[in-house]
Formats: sequence, C-alpha cells, structure tokens
Amino acid sequence: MGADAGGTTDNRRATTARHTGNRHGRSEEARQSVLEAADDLLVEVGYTRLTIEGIAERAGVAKQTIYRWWPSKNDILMDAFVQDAAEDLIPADTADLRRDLRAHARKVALFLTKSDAGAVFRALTAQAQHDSVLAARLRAEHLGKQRRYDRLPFERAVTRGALDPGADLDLAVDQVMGPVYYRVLVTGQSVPEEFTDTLVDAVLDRLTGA
Amino acid sequence: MGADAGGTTDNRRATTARHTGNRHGRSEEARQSVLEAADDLLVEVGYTRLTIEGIAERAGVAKQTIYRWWPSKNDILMDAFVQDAAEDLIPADTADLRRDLRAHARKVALFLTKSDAGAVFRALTAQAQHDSVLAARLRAEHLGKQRRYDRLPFERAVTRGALDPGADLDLAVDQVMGPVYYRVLVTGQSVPEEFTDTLVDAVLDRLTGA
Amino acid sequence: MGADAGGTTDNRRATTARHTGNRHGRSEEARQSVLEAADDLLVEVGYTRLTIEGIAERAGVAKQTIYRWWPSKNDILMDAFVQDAAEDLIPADTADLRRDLRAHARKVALFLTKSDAGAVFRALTAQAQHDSVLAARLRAEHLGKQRRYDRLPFERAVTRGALDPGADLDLAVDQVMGPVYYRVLVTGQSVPEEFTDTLVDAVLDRLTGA
Amino acid sequence: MGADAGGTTDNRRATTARHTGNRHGRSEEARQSVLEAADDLLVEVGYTRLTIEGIAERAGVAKQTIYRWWPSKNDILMDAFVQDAAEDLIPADTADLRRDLRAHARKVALFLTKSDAGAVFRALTAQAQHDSVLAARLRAEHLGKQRRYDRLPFERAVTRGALDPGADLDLAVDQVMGPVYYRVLVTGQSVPEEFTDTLVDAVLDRLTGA
DNA sequence: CGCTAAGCGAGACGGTACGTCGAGTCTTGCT
DNA sequence: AGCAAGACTCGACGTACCGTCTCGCTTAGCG
Repeated sequence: MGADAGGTTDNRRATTARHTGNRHGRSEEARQSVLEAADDLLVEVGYTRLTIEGIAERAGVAKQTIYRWWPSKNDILMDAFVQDAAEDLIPADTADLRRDLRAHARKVALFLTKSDAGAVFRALTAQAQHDSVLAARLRAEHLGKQRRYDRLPFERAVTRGALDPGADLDLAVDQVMGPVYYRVLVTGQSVPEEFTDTLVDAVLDRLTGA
Repeated sequence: MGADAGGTTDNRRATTARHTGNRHGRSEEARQSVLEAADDLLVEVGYTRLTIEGIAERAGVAKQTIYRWWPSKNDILMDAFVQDAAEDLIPADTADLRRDLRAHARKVALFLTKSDAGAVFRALTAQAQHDSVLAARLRAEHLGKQRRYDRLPFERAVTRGALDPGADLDLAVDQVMGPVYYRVLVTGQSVPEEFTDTLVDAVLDRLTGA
Repeated sequence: MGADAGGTTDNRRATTARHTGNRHGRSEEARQSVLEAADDLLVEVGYTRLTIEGIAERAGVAKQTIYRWWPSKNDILMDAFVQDAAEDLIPADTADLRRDLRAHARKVALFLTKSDAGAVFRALTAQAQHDSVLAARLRAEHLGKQRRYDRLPFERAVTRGALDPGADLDLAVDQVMGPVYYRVLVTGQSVPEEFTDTLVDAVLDRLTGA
Repeated sequence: MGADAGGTTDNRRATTARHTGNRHGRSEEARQSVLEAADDLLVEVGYTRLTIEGIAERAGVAKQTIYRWWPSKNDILMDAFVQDAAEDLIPADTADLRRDLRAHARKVALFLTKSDAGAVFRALTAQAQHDSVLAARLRAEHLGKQRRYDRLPFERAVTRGALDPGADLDLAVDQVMGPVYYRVLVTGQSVPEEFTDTLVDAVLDRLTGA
C-alpha cells in the first residue's frame, strides 16, 4: 500500500480535544470535514471529478493534512463509508423467516439504489475491481460483516427449528443477494419490491420444500 | 501564449513513417493496433495505469489518431471488448436443460475470472458505475445480447415441453447469473464448478418442481 | 475525457527531488535557472526552436513552474534580458562630446551585433513587431532608459556650454542611433568602427556648425 | 532551404490557362488565392495566428498544394509581398533634391506605418531576425532594389551637378532612412511629416554645406 | 479516342509542443 | 507535533499545427 499504510488504521484513534494545530495528535475536526467533503463531493460531482485538492478546498483543510492520514482518495471514501454505514443493514427478527428476509432484501436494495452511502459503496466496489488492496479492505471492513447479517435470518430460522440444519445457507444467501447486486451493478435494472419478494419466495420455497 | 509567433514555422524535418490513411476512411491498421495495445496494456499494467499516451506508444500510433476516433479510454476498451468478445458466450444445445445450463454457467464464470476479455469486461463494468453513457453502451452492445443467450437454454426447454411455459424465465436467469457476477464483482470469492452446478440445480429443482 | 475515472488515483510513486519553494514566495533558484536556460538556448538553437519544454528541461525545472510565473516565452526572454542588460550601455564622460559619442555608438553597435544580450534584444524586438504588449514592455523596461543614456552625451555638452541649448537633441539621437539599428535589423550590414565614427562626425559637424 | 527549394523560384512562371488539375503546370488560380489569403489573414489575425492550415482553408486550397510550391509560411508572405509591393517606392524626379527626398522619405514612412504591404514587410523583417535564409531573400528581392531607389535622388543631384561627386551617398541614405526604420521598428514612435522633413534638411544642410 | 501522368481537394497520419490539471512531496510559520 | 498555505516535480491530459502521405478526380496531350 505504499508509504503511509499506518494512516489507514490509525485514523480512528479518538482524540478528545478540538484544536487546529497542536501537539496532541490529529485534529478530529479536520478528519470530520474531510470525510464529509468527500461524501458530499462524490454525490455532487461524481467519482471521476472527485479530487484530493477539491476535497481539501471544500473541507477547508490543507492537502498535506489529507496526505498525512489517508494514502489515497479511495481510502478517504472507505473511511467515509465505514463511518456513515454505521446505520448497518441488520435484519429485523420477527421470528418469521420469510417476512424478515423480504424486509432485509428490500432494505439492501434501497441502500444500494437510493442512499448516499449506497453511492459511495458502488463507487468503492467499482474501484475495487482495479485495486486489490482496496478490495481486501472493503471485504474486511464491510462485506464480511454484511455477509454475517445476510445470513442471520437463516441462522435464526435454523435455531428456531424452522429450517433444516443441514441446509446450504451460503448458497441461500448468494441466491437472495446475488441477483440484487447483479441488477444494481451489472444490468442497471431497477430493483422493485416485487422482485425481492419473488426472489425470497423462490429461495424459501425450495429450502422449506414447499 | 499570446502573440508568441512563428516558433513552429521551420521544422522541415523529414518524417519517414508510412501509413495508409486517406480521404476514404481511417487506417484499419492503426485501429487494430490501438485496440490490441489497449487490450494488452490493460492486462499488463491494469486500468489505473492504462493511459492514452501509453496506448499510442505501444500501438506505434500518434496520440491524435486515437483522439480522432475515440472520445475516451473507455471507448477504446469498449471497442476492444466488442471485437474480442465476438467469441460469444452462446450456450450449447444438447436438449438437456440441466446439462446445458451447467455448461453455460461454467463458461460464463470462466470468462469472467480467467480470460483477458473478462478482465476488460470487469474494468468496463467498474467504470460504468461512474459513467452512465458507458453503462448504456455496455448494455446495448453486450449485456442485451448476452442476456438473450442466458435465456436460451430455458426457452429451448419450454419449446421442447420440458418446462412450464408459464415459468418466470427472467427470474430464473437472474437466479443463475446473479450469484455468479455477485461473487466475481462483489465478494471476490472464486467460482468453482461445484458452485455453478449447485446453483443450476437449485434453480432447476424449483422450476421443474423436483 | 468524460467520466473516465480514477486513472490517476494510485500513483504513489516516490518523488525524490529537492526544492526550496514555500508559502513565502517563489524559488529564486528556479527563477535563475529558467532565465539562464532561456538565455543559453536562445543563443544555441535560435528563437524558433526555443520551446518552453526545452527551457524547463535545461533548467531542471517543471514546466508548470514556468507557467506559474511567466505567461509566455517572450516574457521569460524579457526577464532574462532585463536582468542581464544590467550591464547598461551608459556613455562615458570625458568632457569631449565627439569622443564620448563615438565610444557610445561603438558600444551600442557591439552590443547589438556581438553580445548574447544583444541576441536576446534582437529576438525581442522582432517579436515585438507581432505583439504590442511585448512592445510596450520592451519600451518601458529598456528602450526608455536607453534613450536617456543615448541623450546623455549631448546633454552634458549643452551643460558644458559646448553645444547650443536650442539644438534638437532628439533628432541628433535619432540620427546617430537610427542608422546603427537600421543596419543591424534591416540591411544586415556590419557596423564597423569607421561607420559609427563617420556617423557621429556627420551629426556633430552639422550641430556644432563646423 | 530544405526539400523543395525550386518551388520558390519557379512560382512566377506564368501559365496562361485556368484549370484545377491537369498536366500543364501549376494552377495560377490556386497561387493567387493562397497569396491573397495569406495577405488577408496576416492583417486579420496577425503573424502568430497565421497558419498554413488557415491559409489553405481560406484560399479553398489543399494543404499539399501549398507545400508543393512553398517551403514555409515566410516564403508565402515573401511572395505575397513581392507581388503587392510592385507598387514600388520609386522617388519622383523634379530636379529638386530637397523636395524629392522629402517626398520619398514621406512615402517610405507611410508605406511602413500605414499600408498592408508595410505590415507584411514588418512581419518579414521581424522573422528575418530568426531566419538568415529569409533575411537573404528579403535583401535579394526587396532591400537591394529599394536601396537603389533610396540613392536615386542623390545620384540625380550629382548628375545635375547639384551635389559634390565625392559625397558619401551611402552614409546620406543611411542617415535619412535609418532613423525612419528605427522609429518604426524599434521605438514605435510615429513618423510625422515634420520628422522626415527635418531629417532630410539636416542631411542636406550638411551635404550641401549650407 | 483511350491512356497516361501531373495538379488538385480532401483528409488521415506520425509527430512536437502547447497550456492545464491534479498527484504527491516539501518547507515555512503559526498555534 | 499538527496544521494551513502554497511552491515544487512529475505524468498525463486533450488540442493545435506541422509536414508527409495516399486517394480519386479532372484534364491535357500523346500514341
């Protein structure tokens, strides 16, 4: 990852004081305005016209301050994404697999297609195709956790005894989430509620032997 | 530069190169070497370090010749892809839906993960996330056709009477292809034969009411 | 290039060069090497083949550094000339008008035909024919002052009482300097000492009523 | 002068027929429109923005047709100038040296400062500073002849016995013409009638021992 | 009277340099 | 020690013209 790899991991070390230049560690204020500026600019001008200089200017921050803490544009976006998507896509639990899964699939679809955080995610996913380090970070800091959330409804159903413990849950997750991401990233089709519902039903019908 | 004047008047240097362009159209030779150079360089150095100047140099072509015919780097890749992927991913027809679909899914997976053309496709799909015009072109010139190929096995089965004519074929295609693209573009997992086989089986089991 | 995207994101290549520029003003070192490089190259390759890129390379300076401080090639030359021609063409004062004027005319002729600074002056004068802004600058920063020097011998003579106070000194200056510049810029004839001597004599003979 | 030196001298070989493509030598029509286009464009956009492509387009002529007959932009201007300045600056002869010389000096000043041909001359003189081949051509095809014209009034006076046969006529010419060109090319001052008159008087007063 | 060959308009080509943008590095002076 | 400011080197961008090179048309003159 080049020279300043440490910056990527250090940048969540919390510092309590507000300051603009002292010897007590990084400025939380600067960190925040950079992430917000990056977020805003991505939505406003798109990934292509998103520049470090633009972020610095918008954030009212010196370019060097950015380079001190982030190795690249993508790392800024990654941080911005991690911070914003704290609004995690955690599936609800109503003890009804079909209902929970439908709701969860719907929520993921909306996140991907409608939210600002989803726009950041799509940009990051796109760049991850050309940058394996970014790809690894994206998986480590988001996709892994998200995968576990996506599995949750099934696991709860197994625990409840509503699903055969021998079922291939990974396959089930792929069958539900795969087509959603596929539409968003590849075909560009919309992802209406009927689609996610039908998808969930198709998977569950097979899984529960309906 | 203002009224700077005459600096380029006297370069009477001989240019020895041969070429074949004339008023009746562009040089096919130049077109070919550009597309090949772009293809090669994408694989060699990756999308990020792929530059128009690099392509021009590798192709032995003047930069202006590229700009005369292609508006952007992505358009070159698009042309290169269209030309190369003439080796279409057309499913075989052995009158056995399961067998044909398994083979087709496998072929698509290999294309995406192993071939040079697949690398170009992944780069284009990535860039299409930031460029709606490119996205439209990608759909018009590749994905539409590919989608019809992906449906073919199912349609043949319907024609043969092996599948219920009322089945939701679009959903079936999404369920087979979606998870494959999902793994390649999002999770980065490998796509082994067992995966595609199981996937096909899961879809067909439901569809044929097994 | 359209929404081409991210191509320049990841060039984390190390740049090792040292420099001295900072917020408190430009690098004097860079300024000097640019002026010297321009000067040298003008003499070496001539105005026509003098390029900004060539100057930058010779000076060991980035092209952008040149564009940051000079609007055009001519402005560089103008600065180079102003700096070098600090070796002003100031006439000596021996209380002998004829002697001083002969020496001064000779010095100007040598400057125009033999010196590097004279080569820059000729180039600038040539370009000033196509660029009125440059012409104005050339007059403001050099010709005005030079004109005053050219008048000096006559004025001293008037002060000494050796010359009629009512004499048309401007005409006298034009009659001495005009033919010198005329030979250099128009006819391309050489300007030998006999020529300037005779010229001075002709003017003075009339002026002093000899 | 590079490859096609012959073109420069051949291009006044008259061809009677009008044609646009045959085997009887060059098209006089094309030659004329090129020269006119060059002339017009020089006045309209200035030397700096005068391009071969611009001339070709304005003249309705292919670029190659220009390159076939002229080695450079300056050679076109040279031809245009030679053709236009057929309106030669020949001094009148009224058997009155002072009157003829005053009229001639005035005519030269007006030519240099007011006429289109004068603009071309100034541009060529400027470029001749950077191009010794052009300088030589300018002298051979214009300045030599003009110099003889400038001497004419003096020679006639000698013939008439109005002037001492031993007078230095070359110096006299330099003293009259030098300051005029000097003002035009160097100081940029205007050249009013009083100036040329006074100049002529100063020279003649000395010459005739007035 | 058809063939040949030159001049022409058109315009694609390989190149050089332009002037600009942004990347990432470095230094200074402030806090 | 972190920061704002901003000059620096460097690589690539997209453009403008250069001078060269076909191509296909037109049109004499020659056989």
